[in-house]
Amino acid sequence: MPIITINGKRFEVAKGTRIIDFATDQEIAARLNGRLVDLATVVEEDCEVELISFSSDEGKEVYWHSTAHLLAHAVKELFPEVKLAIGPPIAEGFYYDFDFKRPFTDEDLVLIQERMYEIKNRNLPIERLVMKRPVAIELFRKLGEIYKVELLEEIEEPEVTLYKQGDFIDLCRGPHLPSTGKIGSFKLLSVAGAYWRGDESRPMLSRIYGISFPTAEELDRFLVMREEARNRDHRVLGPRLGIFRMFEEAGPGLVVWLPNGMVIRRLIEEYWIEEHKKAGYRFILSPHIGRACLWQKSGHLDYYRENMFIFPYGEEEYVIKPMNCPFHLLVYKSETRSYRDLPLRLAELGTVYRDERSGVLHGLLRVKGFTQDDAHIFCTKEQVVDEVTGVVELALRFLKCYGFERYRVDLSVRDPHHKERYLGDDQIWEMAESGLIEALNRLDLKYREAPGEAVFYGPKIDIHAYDALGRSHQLTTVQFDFNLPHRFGAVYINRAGESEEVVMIHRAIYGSIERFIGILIEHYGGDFPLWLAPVQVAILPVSRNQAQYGRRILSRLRRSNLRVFLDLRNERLNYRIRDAETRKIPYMLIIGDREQKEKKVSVRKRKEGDLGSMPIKEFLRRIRDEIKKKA
RNA sequence: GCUGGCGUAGCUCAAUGGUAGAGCAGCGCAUUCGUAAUGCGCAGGUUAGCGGUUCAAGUCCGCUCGCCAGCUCCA
Repeated sequence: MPIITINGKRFEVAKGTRIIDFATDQEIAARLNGRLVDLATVVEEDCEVELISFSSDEGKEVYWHSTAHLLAHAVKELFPEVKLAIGPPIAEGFYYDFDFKRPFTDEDLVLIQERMYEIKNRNLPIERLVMKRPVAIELFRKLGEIYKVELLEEIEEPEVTLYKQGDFIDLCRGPHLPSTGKIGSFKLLSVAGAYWRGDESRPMLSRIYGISFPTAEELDRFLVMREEARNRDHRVLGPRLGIFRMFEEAGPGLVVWLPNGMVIRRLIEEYWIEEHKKAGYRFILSPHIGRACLWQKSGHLDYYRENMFIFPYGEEEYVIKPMNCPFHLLVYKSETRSYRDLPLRLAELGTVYRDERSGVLHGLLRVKGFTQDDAHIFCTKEQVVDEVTGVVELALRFLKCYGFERYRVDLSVRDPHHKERYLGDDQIWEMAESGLIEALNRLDLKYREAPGEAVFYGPKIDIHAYDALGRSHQLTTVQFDFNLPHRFGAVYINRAGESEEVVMIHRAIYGSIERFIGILIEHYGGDFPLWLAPVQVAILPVSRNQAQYGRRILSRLRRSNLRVFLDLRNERLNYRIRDAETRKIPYMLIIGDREQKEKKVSVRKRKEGDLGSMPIKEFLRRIRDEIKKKA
């Protein structure tokens, strides 16, 4: 009799026992000897089984995948002429792509969702079928499912698996839930176009997105979170808080910074400059335009002409710079460099312009003009690990300061099957990749290796930060560049007096200031910490009688270098409190006769309320401390 | 760039093909107020732009611009 070890406990079972006999209601799939399988799987021999529930990532995948099938099932019942493409789980939920003669409308979504609940309630068993590949091809051909046939024709295994629930059948690796009734609460969220297999030249399909959870409460919580994300949208908050605006008249993808935004931007840049000074960087500033031949030399013109702003100038062409690097190389090359000069760290808050395809623009997160917090480190091979370590350390210090508690590190290396697509020989790639890895190890950082994600001119480390809502944003990037030093002939004189090609590391911490502030607005939900808040304190006299006292406090705080607003408007106190609150001002000082008499201020904190009254000195101490801690 | 959706006052939103309207914000007046919206009044519009259909277009059609959800792209 087979011995089955379930979640570490051993059982002796009769042949033909199914895993589901050991599962509770929460469990939806299993890992059998390391492989994900259906609960209906029959145990034939000794094995190790781990039961999987929705709470794990794998569980969610299975759950959402089954919901995607339920969606396709409902669509097929309502619109039999629809052809099925693919329907995988994604990071949050699932989608299914359909080929339909017209796009789906919101009304369709309502109908489809209703039908999904109906099918769920039929509680159809979800069955796994194993079939010879040609048999499956024949089956789908008969069904008219041309996309499935195309997929099948590319599969190499002789046998394929299909999943069937009622009359609905789909090509699928699985596993799935045991029956449609196991799917709890779900909601279809949106429709959008998507190319078949992500290829612009292939047909455009209709994609329906959805999400599902075991319970209605979890679904509600998800929808509330989605609503919260919507409330934090930097494209709404930015203009409302006077941070930035974009104008149709000014052109798409171009940002105009408003006074409040400039306060934030300056502080972020000043902090960046301070930290970089401490880390041994030197600063330069390069022009916004330059001769096209410079970009010809760098290779950018050949690769990215479509995305560059180019204009004629006399007999030649000029470009608006899309990158700072060529200028930095000119600076590097402007003197004969000795190994004693290295590492040379040249930093620049360089504003660049790229002509992005119209459909990709998105608030501050993707714009046509932006400022990179750029730097290029020129060093020797021996210095690589130290330099990379320094950059990553610096980056993590910044992340922490802005309250990004969680982050993910990606190491992007060559696609091992297509080494010919990359510039530079194996030796230099190995030096660079091992340098990056050694730096990460030195910092004891876990990382995810991403083969094929490297840029053609070198490997890189990317740091993705998770914001307050758990969404990830790529910020820091550390890239090797084997292309530019070579093209520009950037060398140094080594100890032996020979000229040697310098190693160039390109890096940005924030990435782009625009994008970073967009992320910050959403991360903080507009509630910028005191050190960044455009207005830090609002002084609210209860009535006109305290106007004089208010002015005295105003000048006192201003002298302490605080950003203060004295609200003498002819409005009730409640109105002005509400106004300061919606403008996200961190502190309100409410002053009435009592405070005036006692030479105190009554302190109210944003979102927290009344903190009671205290002498101004005490208040000042308190907020100076808070500013210093950048809390 | 592609697919689909959208575009009315600074903002949020109304208006069967038949006189463009409300709340908030703004301005004025009254009120001088103790921890999230005081009352009254005034002003605010080439309905994104251009063209067409119609006796009549915010509404129907076409083109352009912009925005949104995705896809593709992101040095």
